[in-house]
Amino acid sequence: MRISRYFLPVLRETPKEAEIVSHQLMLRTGMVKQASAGIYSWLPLGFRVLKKIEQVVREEQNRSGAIEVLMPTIQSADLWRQSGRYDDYGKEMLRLKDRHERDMLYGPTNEELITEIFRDGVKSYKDLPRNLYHIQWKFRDEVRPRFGVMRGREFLMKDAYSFDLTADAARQSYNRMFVAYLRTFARLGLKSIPMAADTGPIGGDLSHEFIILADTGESQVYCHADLVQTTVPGADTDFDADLSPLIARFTSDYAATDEKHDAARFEKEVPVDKRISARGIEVGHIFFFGTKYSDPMNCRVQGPDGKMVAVQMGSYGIGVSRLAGAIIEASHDKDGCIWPVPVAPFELGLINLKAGDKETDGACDTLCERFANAGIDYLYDDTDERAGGKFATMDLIGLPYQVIVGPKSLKNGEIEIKERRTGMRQTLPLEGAVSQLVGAIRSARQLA
RNA sequence: CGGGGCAUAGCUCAGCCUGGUAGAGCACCUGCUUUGGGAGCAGGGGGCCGGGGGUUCGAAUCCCUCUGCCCCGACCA
Repeated sequence: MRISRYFLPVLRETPKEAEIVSHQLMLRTGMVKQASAGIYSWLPLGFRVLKKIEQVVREEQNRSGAIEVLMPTIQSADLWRQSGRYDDYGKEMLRLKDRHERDMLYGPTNEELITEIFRDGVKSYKDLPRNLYHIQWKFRDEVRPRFGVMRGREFLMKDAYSFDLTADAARQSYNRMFVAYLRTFARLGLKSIPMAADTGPIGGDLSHEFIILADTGESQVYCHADLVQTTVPGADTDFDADLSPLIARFTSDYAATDEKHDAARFEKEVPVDKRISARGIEVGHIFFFGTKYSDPMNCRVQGPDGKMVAVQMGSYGIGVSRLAGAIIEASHDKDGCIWPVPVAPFELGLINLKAGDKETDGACDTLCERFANAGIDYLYDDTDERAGGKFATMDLIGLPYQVIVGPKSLKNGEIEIKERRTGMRQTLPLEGAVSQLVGAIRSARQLA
């Protein structure tokens, strides 16, 4: 993609409404534009990031055996009356009326809808277990939206729902999602830490928040330092095997958010030099809730013994749009974003320092062709802006690699490559640079 | 939902107190000079000064009202 033909409205100054760095950078790089409080348009650069995150999430859901569906954003109030939540949910739920004066709502979540779908589609224990997920926009009318897409009112969320015959079987479904989450966040370039979360009326140990550490995180978290280093399960993980030993590696050490924090236990269980007390961002939440919805909504299957039994359910959320902000929080510097390859809007940026010059134009055209043939997503700055501005813009939008083509080094048949994360630069012959970059990008895609 | 603040060009802001019909920097357009880390000069385009009402000969400015947005606190992927 050529910048001269792209839509990239970068801002040199930081809009005053943005408080935290991810919000500032998302506005400055032209990733998003606020439409109204907590509601954003996703501009080309941001849209690419969002789609890449979504795709990683999708791939890991599929790998774990979950099945994708798509439920609507608008739901009927009647459905929510069946579960009893219509009156409970409060003002966070955006309520609407259609032309027939029927009560509708913009879905803040989908337990009711999925339960209805599953109930009407499945009658036998032989159809269990199943896990259905979708990636869809939700709306929660937060009293006070803030931090850009990190806590918007409209947000893109992956939510999965598992259905099992027994609570024991549900634990295995839960564990599958647990592993899928670890892998998803790792692939996004994040170190996520599962932390014990409130299980509500069900009780038990089956609820975890997945937290990533970031200075500007919203919640205070505490955990054992070893958890940050624990190796994430590989792509070859057998999701039909018993995953509990694997899970135990992540749940045996202390980890808790502020609400669940037990200072005495923390100090007793974690050696002083292993105690992490930091800020964190919640990017995922998994939860087992048994028959909370299947009971009132009569979602039952016939068991082997011929008896009807309410299915055991769990739900599993990932804040997809929030992740765009969270990744920036976890990966940026004073000059701008630093995108990990798997979610970068483009995998590399090509800078023509002297657009209009035969030599540099020609070299850049050659490079574009090489990158296109290699299947690399590149953004080519072919504008006649000054060098300083191009460097600043490229650093700001934070593509993982930069290729700099200027008349000076090109005289020797060389170009410069720069790794955004480290700032490391190398001057190389053109073809050598191409093969090195293609290799680096391809291997970075495979991460985890 | 309580408390506070703001609303003037795409962005950052001045002007408002003390009314006289709109400004700067950046961005944008034209030309020249520049050209390896956000250049310089000259010229130019762009604003129902958030909406409505009022006071006044005259309102960005004073008064009333509505709306939007931001920040602090209580709640959330």
